[in-house]
Amino acid sequence: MSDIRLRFAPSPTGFVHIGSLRTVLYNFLIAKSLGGKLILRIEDTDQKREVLGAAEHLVQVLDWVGIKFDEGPEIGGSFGPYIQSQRREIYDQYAERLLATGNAYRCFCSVERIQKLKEDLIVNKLPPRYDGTCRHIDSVVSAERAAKGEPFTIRQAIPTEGELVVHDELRGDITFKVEHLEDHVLIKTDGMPTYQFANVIDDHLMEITHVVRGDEWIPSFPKNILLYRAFDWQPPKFVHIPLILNKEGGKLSKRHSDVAVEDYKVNGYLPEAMINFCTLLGWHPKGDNEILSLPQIVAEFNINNIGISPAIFDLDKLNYFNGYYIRQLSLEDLTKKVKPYLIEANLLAEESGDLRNNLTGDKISEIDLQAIVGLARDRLKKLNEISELTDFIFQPKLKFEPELLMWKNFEKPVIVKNLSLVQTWLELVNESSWNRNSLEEIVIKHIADNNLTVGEVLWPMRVALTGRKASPGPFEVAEVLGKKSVLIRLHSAIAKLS
RNA sequence: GGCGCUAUCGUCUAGUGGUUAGGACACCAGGUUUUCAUCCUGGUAACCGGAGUUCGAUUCUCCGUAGCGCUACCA
Repeated sequence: MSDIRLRFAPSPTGFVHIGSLRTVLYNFLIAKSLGGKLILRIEDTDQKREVLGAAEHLVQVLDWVGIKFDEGPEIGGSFGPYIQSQRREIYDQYAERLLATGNAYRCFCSVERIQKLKEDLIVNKLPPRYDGTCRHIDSVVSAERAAKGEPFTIRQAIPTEGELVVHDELRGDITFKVEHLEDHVLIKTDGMPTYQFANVIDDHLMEITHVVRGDEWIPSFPKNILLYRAFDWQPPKFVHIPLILNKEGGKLSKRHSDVAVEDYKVNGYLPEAMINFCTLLGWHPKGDNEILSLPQIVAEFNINNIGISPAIFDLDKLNYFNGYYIRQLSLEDLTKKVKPYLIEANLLAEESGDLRNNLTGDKISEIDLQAIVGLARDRLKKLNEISELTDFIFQPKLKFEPELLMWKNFEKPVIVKNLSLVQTWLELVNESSWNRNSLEEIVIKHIADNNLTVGEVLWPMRVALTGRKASPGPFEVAEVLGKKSVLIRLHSAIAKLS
């Protein structure tokens, strides 16, 4: 076992952002492709944003797509606790060390003073940075003021001049001027650490080897490195992955689009599609085949193939993948997945294991239901489309405009005559031959014998059975509907035209 | 404003100091003996701009430009 260790460190905000999914995914892929471990650490140091149960929920959602952790709050591990709010003493201890070595200092400035300070700086077109007032307070005085109960934060003492070169695995060296860096807060007034602090401490203590995070963290990257240096620790490798943008090229936010992974799940996206699609947002296999399962991706994944330009989330392509994976499902499997949507749409009811058409009350066997689902399989992009695609099967009485039955510019009497012909042909078909192939054979033969065109018969037949401009073919629908329903539907279509 | 990241078809991307710049989605056309979908075949479509290096730059360098990110006691 290698000692490669990666972590996913979300703050528990209640739902799983699609960008977070991609971040864990890449962490997972790098960890697994290197034979390493993936650790879950909950960064709940902002108590204002804390959402109860969010961590458990997150694990469930990630489990759904096939991402499992090797260590974390629920699974445990020898580097716990894995929840930052339970690690306060640890942070305090290291903050003290920084204070002692002069790499940090207590800041007694009020929030109001700093806010005012920054506003003034902005007005004067200067970078809004903390001015370092408290940096010069004598350490003895500082300790006394703290002892007296005066509220304070602890800030990182950034060197005042020089350049800092940090190394990103994807982009190479990035140079920052140290004077552009702020003495940011490490420990807040409430005693909680900020992300900047807790993150570095925990990554070190948990022996993380690769930090894979969104590139919105690049600006704080040099400050993190400075912290490692202040402790004289060896920093891990850093991989900053590009952001995912919305169609307009802006940040993917909850306001403008569906960013919650759980929403995709609810709407009937398959985990295989989500994974396949998200992986391709910034990574590409060597070959041309883009249809890849999670194990295949793990086998082929390589850090060096990760792209560094931001990617736009293209729903069309996700839909394509989802449709593809739906088509690969067995009818049995697909039926199982789709059943809840039919029940929710009130088309289907399930009582003590028995299924019935909720609109007619008729019983439906599992096999019948599979046949119905089979009509929709090639047309499904999302599982939740099942009801609109099959409701005409469930409906006892179809509602549609009579004009829909008309084929091209054929006259109404012709259509009526053709429908009547179909009716008489089908009445003679035995129940035992009532399947799509026989029906097609029989009807096509009659059409030829009567010197009719296919369209003038099949179009009205199909509309009579489905009430739809677009639908599955007439024979497969007829098979699923059964002889009795088919004859009733043909009859009522003819009645519509009379 | 400051700092930083990024830049190949509409989108995701491959790729090279000399290529017919490749694939996927989307789109268009044709086929699969009615429609829709599936499936098959074909097609339209790209190297941000300007300098420099070079015999030759989409590729290397610099400068612009644009997009995005950060600029919190949020992560």
